[in-house]
Amino acid sequence: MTDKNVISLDKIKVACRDCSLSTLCLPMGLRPEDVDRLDAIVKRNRPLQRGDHLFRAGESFRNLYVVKTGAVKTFTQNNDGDEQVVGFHLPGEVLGLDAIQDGQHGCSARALETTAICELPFDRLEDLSTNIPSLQHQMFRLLSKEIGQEAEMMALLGRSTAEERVASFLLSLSERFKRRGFSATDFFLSMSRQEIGSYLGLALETVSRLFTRFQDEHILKVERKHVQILDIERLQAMINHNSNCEQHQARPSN
Amino acid sequence: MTDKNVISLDKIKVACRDCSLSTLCLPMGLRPEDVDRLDAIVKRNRPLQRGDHLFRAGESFRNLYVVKTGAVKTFTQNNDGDEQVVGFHLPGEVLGLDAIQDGQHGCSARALETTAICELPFDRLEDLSTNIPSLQHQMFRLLSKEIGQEAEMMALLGRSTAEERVASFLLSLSERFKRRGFSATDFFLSMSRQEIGSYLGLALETVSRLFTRFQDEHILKVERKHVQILDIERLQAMINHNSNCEQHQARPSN
DNA sequence: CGAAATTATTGATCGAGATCAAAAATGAGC
DNA sequence: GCTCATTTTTGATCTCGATCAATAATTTCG
Repeated sequence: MTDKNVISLDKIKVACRDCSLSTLCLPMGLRPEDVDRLDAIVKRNRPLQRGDHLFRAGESFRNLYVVKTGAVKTFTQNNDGDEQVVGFHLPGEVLGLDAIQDGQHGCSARALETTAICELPFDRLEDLSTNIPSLQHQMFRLLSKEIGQEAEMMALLGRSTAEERVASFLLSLSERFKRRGFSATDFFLSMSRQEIGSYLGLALETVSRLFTRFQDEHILKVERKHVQILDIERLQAMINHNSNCEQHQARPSN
Repeated sequence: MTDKNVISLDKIKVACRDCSLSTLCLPMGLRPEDVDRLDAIVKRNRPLQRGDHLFRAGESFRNLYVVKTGAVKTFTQNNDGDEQVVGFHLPGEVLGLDAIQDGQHGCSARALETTAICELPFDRLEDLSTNIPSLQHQMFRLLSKEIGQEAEMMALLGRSTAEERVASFLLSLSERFKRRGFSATDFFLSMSRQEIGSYLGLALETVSRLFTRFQDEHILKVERKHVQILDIERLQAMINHNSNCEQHQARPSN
């Protein structure tokens, strides 16, 4: 019993060089000796439980965080007091990037399930980046990727229908799970309908209704948090040529 | 005549150390000698005319661009063929940050009016950043700021009403003009109602109607592209406590 | 300058999705 | 196990903003 615990703790504290996420995470593209230098500044604390805060909006910024296992949501508080989800973060994804700017977290982060985190003191990461050009490059890429993804999300929220948003959300999860070695078509949602709706700019009822409709249309099988994608092409078609696609006939739009 | 032209060209080619934008732009926080090293890699080409492309989606990424005078919009092409505006860029603001990731521009950029641009070869900027820690730091801050701003925009698009979006847009422009030494309450919009609508996820008619309504309510004076903010507090109030603000009573939301 | 094209305004109608409401399913605590 | 709280589903209704349509104001260009 005790032995098993030790083993599982060891598993959590696996070094970057042995981590299955190294191709998704910061070590990507680094030479082995540089990965070790990065590894030396990484702190690995005990896992968060569902609902635990990783950081809160307004707290001063010290670290970047990488999800190792589990899932995290980031959100801001509305002036009405209720929360607006701004992101879901899966293993290998980095949190806190928006806080570099003014040394203060602009959003809060909470674990959606039991979650292991790698903690990277940003000042040490900056020092290391000066000395390891490929790490600096990787940092730039990481930040740039976040910008590109957020711009895509803005486009989604600015234009798309509820159907497209939900399809897009499911496909995004599917791809991300796939890259992490999980099934692309059979997974569990760690967030509620409420949280999905908040993220997509929809009412939770709309999310629920679309899940039901996709199920009726044999695109999905949804049972509570368990989602199976039965027809991924149909989902992709929804986000590609939305509405009636008249051939290249530019319309006034939006 | 010829003399005047020479002078105006000189004005455009002002060095970073003499540029009025240096506190907004990359040189911010750099030592004078480092500003000069940065200056040495900046290219300053002839101004763009209204409608000229700075870059197009899909083109390979070589440079970051800083707006010096004028204004630029960035946009993606919808699958229907019509454009989705993803950003408006004023003097001192940097474009192309999303392209670092995969070496390819994810959106197109066009001048909204006659616009002068500083061009920064990214590979040289990266080299310089390795050698100038404060430049690396400034680059991280720049990228982080973009992430934070886009997250705010996502929140706006995900939750707000048309009224809040337009108010938010006007206040954003107002602040940005102010920081650049222009009037915060009296300015010209360089973009069309269509473009504003596309950016805010609204129909152009909705934007027009809200301008009219704000004018009727003596919050604005709008005459075509010329906007005067008469009651900035009312605009701020719109985005702060939207809807009826019951004291801290958390509601299901969205 | 006047004609054509573009952009903005204003009005009328419609619909996607929010909101309200209630029931059903699931999970948590005792 | 049972009770209470939370989450999800489903239905009914309403509203904000899209869309359609026409006019008006500007700009462009021969």
